Amino acid sequence: MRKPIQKRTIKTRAKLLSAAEEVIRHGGYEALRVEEVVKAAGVAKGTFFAHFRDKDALMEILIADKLNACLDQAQSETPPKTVPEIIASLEPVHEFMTSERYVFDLLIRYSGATAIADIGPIAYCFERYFRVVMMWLETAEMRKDVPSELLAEGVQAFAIQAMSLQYCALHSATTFTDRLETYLDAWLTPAG
Amino acid sequence: MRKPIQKRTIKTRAKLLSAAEEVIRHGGYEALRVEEVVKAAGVAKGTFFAHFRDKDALMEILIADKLNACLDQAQSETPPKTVPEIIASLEPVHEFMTSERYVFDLLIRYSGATAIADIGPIAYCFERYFRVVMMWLETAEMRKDVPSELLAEGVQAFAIQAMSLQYCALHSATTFTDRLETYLDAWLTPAG
DNA sequence: ATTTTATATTGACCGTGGTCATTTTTTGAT
DNA sequence: ATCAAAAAATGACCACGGTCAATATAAAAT
Repeated sequence: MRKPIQKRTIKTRAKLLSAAEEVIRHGGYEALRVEEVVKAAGVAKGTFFAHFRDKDALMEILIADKLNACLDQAQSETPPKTVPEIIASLEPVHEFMTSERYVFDLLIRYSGATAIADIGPIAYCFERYFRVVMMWLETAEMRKDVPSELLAEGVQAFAIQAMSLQYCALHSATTFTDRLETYLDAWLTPAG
Repeated sequence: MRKPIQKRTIKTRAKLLSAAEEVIRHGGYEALRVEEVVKAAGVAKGTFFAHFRDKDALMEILIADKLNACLDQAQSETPPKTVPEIIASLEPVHEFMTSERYVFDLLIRYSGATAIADIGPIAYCFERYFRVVMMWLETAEMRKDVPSELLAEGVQAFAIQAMSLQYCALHSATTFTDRLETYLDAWLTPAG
């Protein structure tokens, strides 16, 4: 069985990725053009699509990288125990997620896998987010009538809702943090 | 004083809309091509964009129409009182929302307004969904420690989460209805 | 070294959404 | 009826993501 991972291949891929990062550093994610990336990388357009299924696939990789860095940071600190602490710990994650409308939309679109056995890097990020929160909740003083797995899924749902409403003119009175705190208070520590 | 809404205008717009509906009836939403619509409507391409900001704007109108029809239906029946009844009443709405991946993505993308004072038909649908659920909750026996407004926002968040996870290979063990029921039981009637 | 085969790269080309200067039609004033 | 100004329709054109047959390069076999 031949396993020829040519050196050229990883080099070209690396060139494309770093070129894309550079392009994004200048104009943000939304403004990225494939033509610009391949020009900066010094390869032909077709080469790009030999390395990435489509433009979104590249975006997934780059955005998931950044998101994983945010999750690293969140995980490195001492586990939060209260709702405000949880929100504070997740702040860098949410901050990046809503840094650009384009980024948020893409995150949501790829938060679940497109097809079975085709789970992309962003879907893994969401899975990781879920697991990190679940671990926090297990050692925090939250309601115990439902499993912490379910609680963590709810935190994710509410965080997405709160981020979405940031973009919604009909609900722009409250800030993201206030809204999320209201949600999580009601979800994690309901007053019997 | 100038208010010349030419008859021609509404006629052309109507032609475009019904042509689009016809096209969708055949191939679904995702496969719709603007060229096909204008051909079927017997107008030039430029005319399309004189009537709709872009392709998404047309889609918003058509999808919001369908969604409003579903909401009409949900509202016409006797108000549900329990979690399973609420889920059952919303079933046609959720059914349509997830009828096509393309539709679901577009719904989410336009669920909030793109910009202040630029609230599209889909954003209004979400607002309506929220209000309908809130009214149901007010006369149902749910937790009373938080306002029903908040409860309704939560229902929306959980419904979206449950729909999203339908598309996610990492969480495809549970069905949509089961998952949503689990969510709403924990959200609406927490065991002190 | 030479040939063969697998893999990577290329760039002309296509599909489709969206633009805009030009032309056609409608409307209101005379 | 005639004309001027506003509104609507037109279609050639552009931008940009994505394809693919042809070509170039690397690795394996002789």
